[in-house]
Amino acid sequence: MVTISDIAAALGVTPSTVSRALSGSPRVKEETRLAVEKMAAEMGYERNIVASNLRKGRSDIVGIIVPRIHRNFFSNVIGGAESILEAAGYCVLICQTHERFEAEVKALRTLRNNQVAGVLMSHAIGSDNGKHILDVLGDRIPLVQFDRVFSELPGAKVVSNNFEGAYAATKHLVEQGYRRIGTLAGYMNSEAYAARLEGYRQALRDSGLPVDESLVHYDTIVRETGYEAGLKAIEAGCDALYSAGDFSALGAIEAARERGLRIPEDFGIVGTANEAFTALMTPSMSSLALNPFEMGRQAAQAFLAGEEGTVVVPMELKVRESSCRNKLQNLSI
Amino acid sequence: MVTISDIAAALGVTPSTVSRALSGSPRVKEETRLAVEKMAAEMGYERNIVASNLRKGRSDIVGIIVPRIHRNFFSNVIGGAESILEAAGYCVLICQTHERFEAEVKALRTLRNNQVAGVLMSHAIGSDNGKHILDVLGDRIPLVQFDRVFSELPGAKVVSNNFEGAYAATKHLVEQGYRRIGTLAGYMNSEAYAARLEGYRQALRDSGLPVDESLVHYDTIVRETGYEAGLKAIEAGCDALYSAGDFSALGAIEAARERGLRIPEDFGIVGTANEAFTALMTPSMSSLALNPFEMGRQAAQAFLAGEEGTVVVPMELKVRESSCRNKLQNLSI
DNA sequence: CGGAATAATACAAACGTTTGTACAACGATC
DNA sequence: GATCGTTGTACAAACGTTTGTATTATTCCG
Repeated sequence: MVTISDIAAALGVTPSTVSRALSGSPRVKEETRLAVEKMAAEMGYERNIVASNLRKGRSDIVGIIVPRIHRNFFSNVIGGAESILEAAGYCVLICQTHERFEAEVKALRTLRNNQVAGVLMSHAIGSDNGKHILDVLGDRIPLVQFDRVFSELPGAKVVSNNFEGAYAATKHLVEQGYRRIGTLAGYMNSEAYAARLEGYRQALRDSGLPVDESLVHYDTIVRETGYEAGLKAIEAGCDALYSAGDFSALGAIEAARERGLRIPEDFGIVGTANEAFTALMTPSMSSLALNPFEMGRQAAQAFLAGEEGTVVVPMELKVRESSCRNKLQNLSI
Repeated sequence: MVTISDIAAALGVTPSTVSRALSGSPRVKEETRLAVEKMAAEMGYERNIVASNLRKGRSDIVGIIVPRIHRNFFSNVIGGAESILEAAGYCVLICQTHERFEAEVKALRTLRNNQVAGVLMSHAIGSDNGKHILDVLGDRIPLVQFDRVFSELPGAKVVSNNFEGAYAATKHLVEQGYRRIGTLAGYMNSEAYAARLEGYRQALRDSGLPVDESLVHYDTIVRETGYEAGLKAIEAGCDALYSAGDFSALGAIEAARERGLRIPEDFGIVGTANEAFTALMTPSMSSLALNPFEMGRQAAQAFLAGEEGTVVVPMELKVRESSCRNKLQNLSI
C-alpha cells in the first residue's frame, strides 16, 4: 500500500505537505496541491482511514443500533439513514440487540471503542431507561434516537405522530358508521403504543362515543393474540377495531371471518404499519402507515446537523377495503 | 480515556507488558496478568480498537455489500451473518450498491480502506464480472460471495440450489395439469437467475413438454415488468408461469385478473423468494423459498473457517393456492 | 535595499497499540 | 563459580496520519 510518505518522497516534499494538500488545506500552494494530487493518482494512493481515524480521534463511521435488522421497519430505517449518510461520506455500522439489555450495552461499547462519529438507535424492549446509553457514550458521541425514544436523554429524536395517527384511524372508522369500536393496543412500556391508545380514546370522545375500557386489548401485536382478542371483541359486540399492529389486525380478521362476519360490511378494521401484505390481501386492509425510510433519513440528517430537537414524521392512513362501508378515500394526517 | 500506558504507570510496568497481559500472551507471569487485569477493570480501561487495528493492519469489522438493505432477502442474510459474526467478536459494516457498478466499487474501496477483516457480498446487477472486486480487495482481504456469485473469483461461495428449485417448481406446475408454462426469468448476468431458467427448461424437457423460447421473458423482476410480461404470456396462450421473483409474479397475477382469468383454475403461478406477502394474499401465492438467514450464517461461517468451497443452501417449494388445481402439498427439495 | 509581513514548507510530536529484540534475573548444570 | 538456558520485562520501533510550531522563501512597502 502506498502512503503519503511515498508520495512525499517521490515529490521531494514532506508527508505533512502531502497530507495538507490532499485534505485541501489553504496552507499549500495551488501548484503543489496539483502535483500531489497527480502523483497520488498515479501511484494509486488511498488514504488509510484507520490511521486517519486514530490521529483524529474519531471515524467516519456512524453506528446504528436496532432490535432486529430483518424486521421490515428497521431495515427500512437503516436504508433511509444510509442513503443520507453515504452521501455525506459516512459509512454505517450495524448492531442488533435482539431486544436484550445486555446486547444493547455491548453494542454501545463496541461502537464507542470504534470511535464512531455518532450513534442512531432505537432501544430494546429490555431497556427501561437510557442511563446505560449515557454512561457508555458520554457527551462526546452524539446520539439520535428514533421510534423508541427515552425522552429524558439529550440529543435529537425522531418519532411518528402516533397520537394523531391513531386518532385519524379511529375517526375514520367512526365516519364509516361503525359505532362500537375496540382496539388492539400493544405494549404499554412503549411510548409509541401508549400514544396510539390515547389517540384512539380521544377520537372516540371527540365523536361523542363512550370509551369502554373493556374493549381495549393489551399486549396484542402478533397474529395469534390478535385472533384471540378479535374473538373477545366480537363477543363483546364490537363492529370495528383499530389495531396498533398489522399482524394482530390480520388475526382479528380471521376471527371475524370465522364468526361469519363480512368485512367491511359487518366488521371494519384498520391496522398499523402498512406491511406489504395489507395492500395485497383480499379484501385489502386499511392501515396506518409508518414511514420508516423517512425516519431514517431524518435521523441521519439530525445527526449531520447536530441539532437537538424532536422531529415528528407523519403517519399516513391508507384507507382500503377493510374499513370502507362508504367510499374509498386516502387521508394524509 | 484510559490507555495501557496509564495502567502501566499505575503498576510500575511498561505498556508492552500490559498489552501482552491483556491479550493473554504466555510471556507474562500469571501474577502480573492478574494485577494488570484488576487494574484495568478498576480504571475502566477499554482497548482503543482503532489504534489496535492500525498496528495490526486489520480490524474486527466484516464488510457486507448488498444491492439494497431493505429488501427482505438481503436484510435476512445480513441478520444471519451478523448472528454468527457477533458471537465471534466481529462487527458488521453494511454497504449498499443500489445495483450500480460504481457504488459497488466505492463500497469495496471504503471497506478496504477501513481494513476490514473480510467482505461478504452479493454483487450488483450492474456488475458484469468480478474483476473490480479482485482489483480492490487484492489477495489480502478474504471474500465470500453469496446468492449472486462470480464463479471465476476465488473465495467461498454460498448459493441456493436454483436449478433444482426451479426444476421442482416447474415440475409441480406440470403435475397440477398446466401444459403451456412460461417463465419470468430475471437477468441473465446473474448465475442464480440463469440456473433457475435452466431448471425450468429441464423440467419441461423431462416432462415431455416443448421448450418454447418465446415463453421466456427476460429482465423481469419487478411488479411492472412482471405485469407486462404476464400480459404477453397470456396472449401467447400460457396457462401458467414460473417466475424467478415474487414481485414479478404479483404483476403477472394482476395481468391474469385483468384478463378475466381465475387463479389457479385458469392460470397457475409460482413465484420465488417467499416474500411475506405471498402467504397472506388471496389467493395465497406459491413460492420457491430461499433461505436467506441460513445463507448469511453459512457465509459468515465460511469466512471464519477460511475455506474456499461452495456451500449450497437448499430452497423449499411452498405450495399454496395460486398453483393448486389439485390438492395442497408441501415439497422439500 | 532593509525589514516586516506573509506565504509555503519542513520538522517533529503526537494518536494508542503491538511486537521484535534486548536485557536482567534466576535457577540449574557441570 | 562460570556457563547456559529459561522466564519475565523493558526498550523502542513501528502502523500512517494529522497538526502545532519552527523555519525558510517570497512579497511588499517605505
